Amino acid sequence: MTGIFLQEYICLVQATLSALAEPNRRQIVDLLRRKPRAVGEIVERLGLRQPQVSKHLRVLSEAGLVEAHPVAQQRIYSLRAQPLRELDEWLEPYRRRWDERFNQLDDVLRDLKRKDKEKRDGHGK
Amino acid sequence: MTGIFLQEYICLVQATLSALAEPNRRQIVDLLRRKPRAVGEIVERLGLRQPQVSKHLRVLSEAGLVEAHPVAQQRIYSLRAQPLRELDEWLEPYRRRWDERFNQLDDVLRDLKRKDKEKRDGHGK
DNA sequence: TGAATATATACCTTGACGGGAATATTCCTG
DNA sequence: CAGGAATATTCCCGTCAAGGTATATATTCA
Repeated sequence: MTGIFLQEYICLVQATLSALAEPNRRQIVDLLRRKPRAVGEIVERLGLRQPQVSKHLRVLSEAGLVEAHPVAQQRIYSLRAQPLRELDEWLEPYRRRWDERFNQLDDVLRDLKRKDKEKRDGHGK
Repeated sequence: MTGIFLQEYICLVQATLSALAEPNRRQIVDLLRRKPRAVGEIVERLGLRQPQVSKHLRVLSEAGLVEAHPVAQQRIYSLRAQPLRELDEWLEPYRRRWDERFNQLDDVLRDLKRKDKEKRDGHGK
């Protein structure tokens, strides 16, 4: 948790990634994608224990991924778009590249071999 | 590490998320986005110690996020597109919704209140 | 007010993970 | 083959996070 907060300054996307790294939390998020749900529903659907679900929801909530709306004794949790949008934005520069393959790997390797050769020749006996 | 593998069956995107949850690893990935690099370069640029960088690269590699290409004593690491693509695909259904706001939160809340009222009326004294 | 429902919190324990430092491995060069 | 450079691996340690169980809090209803 402190980890999340420390990174939050640097980059909100980090908090999102940390929160989603936990499988059960990602499942919860996936579940809430369809529609908002009360804690009890999540407990049922995922077959987890209520306290753990509450704890996961807390983490998700602190990461801004979900928000709670009290209704009687229930708390209806729903997804918030922003963090996932930011994750999407983080992916943007990658998306733009992965057609032309990220790496000019070939270029880089060719480069290295060139330098290698030069070095070798420079020292040439 | 075992955690990543356990989830890998279920969903490769989970492995990606777990790997990226670590701030230094995400930094490494961001660094490799521009171009492939040798371990030493990463060490320099990020100001981390060589063993930790190697360890992080191992995790990233096992998650399929990077791959190594040996050149002399160096190992040039480059990004692999697939895992990030899958992350992108995972986001797809979210993207499609976050304009119309995920939640039919209002709907759901209205629903709950209706049920509430019905219940109340049903029992009505 | 007291019982019941829904949810949150506290406390404990355990396992995994990340960093630090030392060492092993691999490959090149002379 | 010896030495050096680049990288990987090992071992130890502290911390943190997740699960389990019990309990607290809040809200409704009778």
